[in-house]
Amino acid sequence: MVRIAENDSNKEGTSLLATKKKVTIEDVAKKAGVGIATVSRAINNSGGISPKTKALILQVIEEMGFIPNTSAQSLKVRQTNQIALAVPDIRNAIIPEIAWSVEQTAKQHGYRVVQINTSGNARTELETVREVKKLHVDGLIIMPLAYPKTLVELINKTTVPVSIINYGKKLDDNVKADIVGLASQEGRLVMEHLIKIGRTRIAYAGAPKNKIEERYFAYEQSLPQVDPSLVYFGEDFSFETGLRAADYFYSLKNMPDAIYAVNDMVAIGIVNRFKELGVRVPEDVAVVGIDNNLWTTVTSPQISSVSIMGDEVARLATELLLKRIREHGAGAYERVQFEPRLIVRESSVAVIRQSPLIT
Amino acid sequence: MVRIAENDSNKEGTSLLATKKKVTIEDVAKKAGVGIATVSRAINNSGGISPKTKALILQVIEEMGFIPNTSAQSLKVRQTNQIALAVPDIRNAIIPEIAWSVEQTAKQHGYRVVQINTSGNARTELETVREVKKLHVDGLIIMPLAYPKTLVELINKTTVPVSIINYGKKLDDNVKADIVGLASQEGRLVMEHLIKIGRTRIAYAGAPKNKIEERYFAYEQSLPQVDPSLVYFGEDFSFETGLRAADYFYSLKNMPDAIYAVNDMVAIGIVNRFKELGVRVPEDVAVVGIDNNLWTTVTSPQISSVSIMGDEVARLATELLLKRIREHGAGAYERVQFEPRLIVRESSVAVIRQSPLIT
DNA sequence: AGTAAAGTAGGAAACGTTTCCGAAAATTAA
DNA sequence: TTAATTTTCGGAAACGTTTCCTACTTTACT
Repeated sequence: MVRIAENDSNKEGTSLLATKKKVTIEDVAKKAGVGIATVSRAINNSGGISPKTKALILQVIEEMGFIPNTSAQSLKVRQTNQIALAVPDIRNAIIPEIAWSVEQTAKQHGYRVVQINTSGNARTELETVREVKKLHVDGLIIMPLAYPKTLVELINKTTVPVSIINYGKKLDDNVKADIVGLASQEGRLVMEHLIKIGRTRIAYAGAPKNKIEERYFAYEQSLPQVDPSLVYFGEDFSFETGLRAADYFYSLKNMPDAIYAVNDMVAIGIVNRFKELGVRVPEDVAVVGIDNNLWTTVTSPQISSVSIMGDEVARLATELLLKRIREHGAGAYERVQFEPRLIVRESSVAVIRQSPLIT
Repeated sequence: MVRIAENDSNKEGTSLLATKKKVTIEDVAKKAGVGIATVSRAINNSGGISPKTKALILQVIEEMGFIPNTSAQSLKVRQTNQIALAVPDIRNAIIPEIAWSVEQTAKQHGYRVVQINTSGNARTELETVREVKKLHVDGLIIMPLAYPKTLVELINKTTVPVSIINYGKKLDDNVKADIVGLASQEGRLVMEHLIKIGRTRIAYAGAPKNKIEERYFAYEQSLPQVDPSLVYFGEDFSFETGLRAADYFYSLKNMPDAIYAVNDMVAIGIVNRFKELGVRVPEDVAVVGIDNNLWTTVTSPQISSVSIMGDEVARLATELLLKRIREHGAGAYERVQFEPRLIVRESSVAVIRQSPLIT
């Protein structure tokens, strides 16, 4: 790190920032020769004001560079026009899409979003909803990962509207929040697909059992019985976990002929390591991930995946939240689910498997 | 999209949220039998209060579930403990890392961050700075992309502290903001590397000339003269632009033997298309990108790249901003630069090039 | 023209804090 | 003890808006 010369254009010590006098609504009123209530009406288009004086006031505002104090407004009208978005980690491949979608729809409705990374750990998730009141926001969108037991309880107790982006867990019916997620288990699609293309020794490579458990359940439920040696629970959802999973499966005397990976990062890791090891995908082992992020199309082979509809889920979650805010929390809580979509790519096409005997 | 049954646990019409009475500092004071000033002292650890009464008050607060109204506090103390982070698009590969870094360091100092996507377009970048006062924030971190001409002017005019995460443009010395970026042109490293491994027809594949122009300048300046046919200006920084760039270079009678891509996304696009076209990387054409995102290690061949130190840059930008906020804008503006790092991978290793004549 | 209705405007009371300032209580010094 | 400090505390004035309520103008209608 290099510290280039400092810029001395601010050497006067205390800067403009500190000395510049704030112009308030009262200043505007005085200068325009009207009452402060009138100025308020002008800036809020609240009506009850003649076009003439309104124009005058607007001009004075322009001249003086008046900007209403947001804190004062919030104090008075009891809303901040901000919502909080709590996600596990913005660096996880699918999250940016969600964050973007939330921010865009919020902006369309005049809302800003404050970003919170929970690191997907239980304590932080709980803390976020417990302290949401201190957050200066009108509502909370949370995408849980750890799903601590008391999470729902806390959500039900808080007075600020919350909307849940729900992947990975079936939630109680009585949660006092709008919930949007997926209609069928993403994993179901993967398993059905792998079975359909004729794979018989299907493995699961995933995160710890207690995270996103629905994805593992889909595995269990799609199989008459599970061979424990074909299940690899990693530590997280990372590329490295994928590498390790591949190593593990490779070490087996009897390798799987297909792997259902908990997400694309893991799938990509697996495919990469297999390439190093000389395992052919999909000929020897088919690999399918979940999330359908851009990078599945960039590896070779390209990787089959399931789209979890992140942007649509996020957009709806945001709209439901804003609606609830608008209606002061009234109305039955919504439960909406999108249909995940399987996208088949090279890593799991049906191939004629050549038996050595036939050659 | 499926709308599962609505949850009727909120059918009473207007909900708890709307009816629950807010408990204020005054309620606490009354119940504790003290003055409201004293309660304020208790929650702010401002001293001038006996341990005994403080304990009492804290307990009452606990009982009543009192949470100070942030808007009122902000109005009074004139700060919101929030900063804004304006980036082009959170979905761009390097941004999440930056956003994460900003959020984490902000949190350490008790600040929250509100996310803004400017889409990298000039109008939105300007608007963000111009309207920052309406944003309820104590400071702004902006990562410009379009760098509209009046941006600096606006920054210099605003009274809220700003910190610039600066990739892609040399900024005037007189910018009234802390600026953190890279010490040497990232592109310089790429070009030197390509030249060193013996490439002679080096091409540039990038975004429009006016975006991140420093990266193109590095190209120009590293070459005795540039062959215009070896320069491809795409529309953006995307994977697709990479595909198109590859097509373009492939169409040349005389292909380049190396490509310096404006970023990793483009580089990945190029490598992918080349693979389809049967062009060997790096044997026929070496490819190097910039950003060093995870995905460069996931393609085959793995792609050489330059780390732009996103997390460190972002962390420092945040710390400088918070420092300036703390000091009310006083102090000389800092200019700090990190050293970018070249990471050589398969896509640009030196290879013995086999001439067909020798075989 | 006179009256009723509608349209405009301003004063002042909130909103829920923090903080200045003075008073009361507790502590120390003599 | 008494006086001089030092602590501890409460009242009340901000902070900058929105909005209720009242009063004054217009306009519309007979």
